[in-house]
Amino acid sequence: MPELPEVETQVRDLQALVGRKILDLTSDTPKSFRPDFKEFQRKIRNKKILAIERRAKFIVFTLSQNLKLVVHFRMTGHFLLAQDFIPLEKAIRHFFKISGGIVLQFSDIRKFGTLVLCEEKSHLKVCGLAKLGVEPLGESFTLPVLREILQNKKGKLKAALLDQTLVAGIGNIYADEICFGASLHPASLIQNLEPQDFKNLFQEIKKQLRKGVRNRGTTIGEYRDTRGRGGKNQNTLMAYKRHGLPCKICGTKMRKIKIVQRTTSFCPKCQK
DNA sequence: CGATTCCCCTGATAGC
DNA sequence: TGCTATCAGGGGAATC
Repeated sequence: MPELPEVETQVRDLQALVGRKILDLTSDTPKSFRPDFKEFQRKIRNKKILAIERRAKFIVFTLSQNLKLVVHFRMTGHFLLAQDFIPLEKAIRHFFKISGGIVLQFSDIRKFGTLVLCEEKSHLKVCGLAKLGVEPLGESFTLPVLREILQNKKGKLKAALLDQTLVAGIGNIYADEICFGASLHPASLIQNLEPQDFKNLFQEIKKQLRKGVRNRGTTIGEYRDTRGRGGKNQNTLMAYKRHGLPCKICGTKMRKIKIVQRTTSFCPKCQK
């Protein structure tokens, strides 16, 4: 599923659209839009794309006339850059006609993706962006900051990693990889973590996310880049979905548990 | 107010 | 083989 590295990869590719105009929009899944499709379509026509940025797992398009388009891929969404309206994949739900002969297609098998159009001055509130925590690949994310974020938190480590109001952009795949890399049991209670654990955790958050970006994302299910190509990070995974398989480090059979409703794979020997 | 549950949706997989 | 049941999951809303 698209997490920070996958969204980052898409955003980098989408820079080709900056300076162009959105001419029209068609969709067979109008439920994905806020406000309702008719209004969304009317408002977005003939708006120029001024900037495209990532915030956590959201993509924020800055448009002319003080508008923001905030996109979230949820489970199966991704954009594809095309020259025409012939669907590049089976589950193309929306087509954005862009100036210069570009058609931006939105693929989304499960239809969970959301596209919200709002005024620039209210977009943080409307889209829930204001509640997001620190950007883990940003300069302001440091070891002392991580300690401060977690110091008064209770509960399990992985639950905190998935909490978008603490550190923003980590999902199920990278959370499992970070716990494995830090040799920490995903169900570890935060209040029991040692100073060295925080250090390892901090380093792994940066390391795993950077590796994901470098590998242009993890493709296990549907994720593709804007040219329809998968990423390479799936070839490097040590933990995610590896329950039942031998640990790549020690050979112990990896286990599966649920944490905040998410399947969690870990090595009972390497992760204490 | 925090923690938990439900819900959205489709395709893959398990079970019979 | 072919059917049905179950599972997967991000985040917002509803509920406890």
